[in-house]
Amino acid sequence: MEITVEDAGKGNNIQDFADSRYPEMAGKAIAARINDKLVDLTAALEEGRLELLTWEDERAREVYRHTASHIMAQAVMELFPGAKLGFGPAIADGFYYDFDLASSLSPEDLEAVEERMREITKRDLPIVREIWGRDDAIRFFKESGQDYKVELLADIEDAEVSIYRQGEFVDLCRGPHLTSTGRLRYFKLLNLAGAYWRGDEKRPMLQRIYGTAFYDQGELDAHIYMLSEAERRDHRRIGRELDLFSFHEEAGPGVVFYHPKGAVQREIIEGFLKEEHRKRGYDMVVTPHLFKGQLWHESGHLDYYAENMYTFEKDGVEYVVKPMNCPGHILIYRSQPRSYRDLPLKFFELGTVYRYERSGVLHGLLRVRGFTQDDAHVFCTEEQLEEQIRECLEFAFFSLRTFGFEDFEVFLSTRPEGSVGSEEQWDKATDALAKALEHLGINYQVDPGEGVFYGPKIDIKLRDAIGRLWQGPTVQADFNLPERFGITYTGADNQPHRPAMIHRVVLAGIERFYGILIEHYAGEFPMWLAPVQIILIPVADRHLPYARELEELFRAEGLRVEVDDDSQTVNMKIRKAQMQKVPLSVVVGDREVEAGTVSARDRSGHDIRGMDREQFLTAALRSVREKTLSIDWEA
RNA sequence: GCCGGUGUAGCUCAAUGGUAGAGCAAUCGCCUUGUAAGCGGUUGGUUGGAGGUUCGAUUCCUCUCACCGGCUCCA
Repeated sequence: MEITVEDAGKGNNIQDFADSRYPEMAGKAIAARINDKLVDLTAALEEGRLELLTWEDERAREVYRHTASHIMAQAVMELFPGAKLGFGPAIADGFYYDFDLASSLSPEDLEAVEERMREITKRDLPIVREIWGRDDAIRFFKESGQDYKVELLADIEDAEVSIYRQGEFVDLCRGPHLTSTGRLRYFKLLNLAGAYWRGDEKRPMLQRIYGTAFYDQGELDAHIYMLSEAERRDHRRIGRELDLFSFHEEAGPGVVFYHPKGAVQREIIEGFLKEEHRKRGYDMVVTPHLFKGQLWHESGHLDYYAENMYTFEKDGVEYVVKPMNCPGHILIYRSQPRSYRDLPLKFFELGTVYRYERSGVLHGLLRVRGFTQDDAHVFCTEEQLEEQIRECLEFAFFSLRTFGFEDFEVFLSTRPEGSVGSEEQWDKATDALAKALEHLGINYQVDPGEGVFYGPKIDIKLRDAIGRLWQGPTVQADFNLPERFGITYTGADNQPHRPAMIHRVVLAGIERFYGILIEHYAGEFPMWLAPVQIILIPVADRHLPYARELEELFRAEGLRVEVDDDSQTVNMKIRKAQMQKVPLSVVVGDREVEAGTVSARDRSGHDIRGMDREQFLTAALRSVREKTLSIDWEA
């Protein structure tokens, strides 16, 4: 709600003003913006533009959750006197606070903290903003043993700082906050974790408590439901339950074993990629897994990523297990003279690479040490660069949509510290990426300094079925590696020229994408991706020949079909098929055998009995061919 | 790598210093089944690994490996 304040008067605060003039807003406003400045509701009224921010406003949520973090800090201070406070911000969907405690917290402590927080909200302590001299603040926090706050204060240059006080609890904070602890309504502490002070692994490890807070019970419940959904969709669990893949302690962490059903799905994904690359004029290449170290010195990767590369020595020569495909593709480019007429030259490889990832970061399929990228390198002239980037982007969006993703966020990452190449090269590359995005009308955000050492990049993040964002495709523009490797093409002027290079992946790491896909669909894959598409269920043994006949018929059409010939009840077989998330269960008994029909049931439990088998086959095949989410029996 | 947690049958979980157990799964048999669990029998373990304390260790201690939640990192 936006108001123009004409006569602020003296000594009025925003809350009082709002309460008297807009009683319908009573209790709803969380924070305010006055003349574009985010402030507490207790701030003094000023003339000009006043906005009352309610829960619907992102900024109000932040204030609300930030206050939740303060209340949590107060609870921790009360329960664990002597605790030192680190950072305590609001984050997406919640908040956290970092503590330095003598002993480590347990889940039971978490409950106690939450309980104490509820008590603090009941006390309904007013939250008061105070302005202190910086030196006074330093003295105060030093005396109370808050070393981290003292360190923060030392970095602040202003002569005055703001302090928030609620009861006995005092914290250095920019604010703003709720007006009192009683205004925090629904919250829940979620988990405990370690976190480095200021995110620096050389600094002390603090204990972080994560929580979430909402304005009404329904939203909190919905959020908690979302968290449980995330657990239900966990690809590690589904991978085991559906027998898709496994990891083995004996083989080492971070390397994936695809079981038959997982391998089928991987083959589908790779088949899609090969076909789509071919359509778009890419040439498929295959490069080895082992190169001499020399090549990685030349590329610069050893300078930047030596820690993450698997290297070894044989016959006095250093070797590297490839962590990337680009040098290999460059060698192919360099294997013969290239003409401007050859460009753009597009090499595509399902390239399996190995990168040493620190043990603590491994996570199912989402973060592994060995993975396969749908990697391509486009060699082109500088003039072709932008158009080629555009094509890469369109290809990426097309592919993601095909797999069922609709919602994306796009980031342009610019030159990082310590990168290679000239300013001019970086400007040209960044410019080409930005122009490509603009020509396609894609909204994007700039991520300053987040580019790769040899060039800037575009990252596409995808949103899954329950709203989570995942890192997906990336497109990088590069003038540096061509220079390092000294690759050229002969121009129309008969002179050598330096090509530009695009590094890009579409689904990126296949393992990772597969993991995302499993979570997106919660294992309930559409027909074209399902490892087993149809399960045939004979009612009794005498129906087995008919089931076999159908199996052969469907399999001949390319469908992945199985017959459940267990000596079990139909109920049990249906249950098994449901739990395996097979898209179609086909029950055949006397009626079907006699009429030559089928009775099909989908995962949602809907079934159609006595369907013509041709009609069934046509609809099933159409769903596969058109990659539809559900099956249309009528069309 | 760091902080915290966990590790018992294929899976989910019991057993607080005294003979390792249940359900499901698997397997065998009976049943011949009509849209989410038919009935009965059987099998299944170096309690992640190594060392230690103890008369005795799943249980206590040390080391180690893997996994989980984060942090840091991610070409």
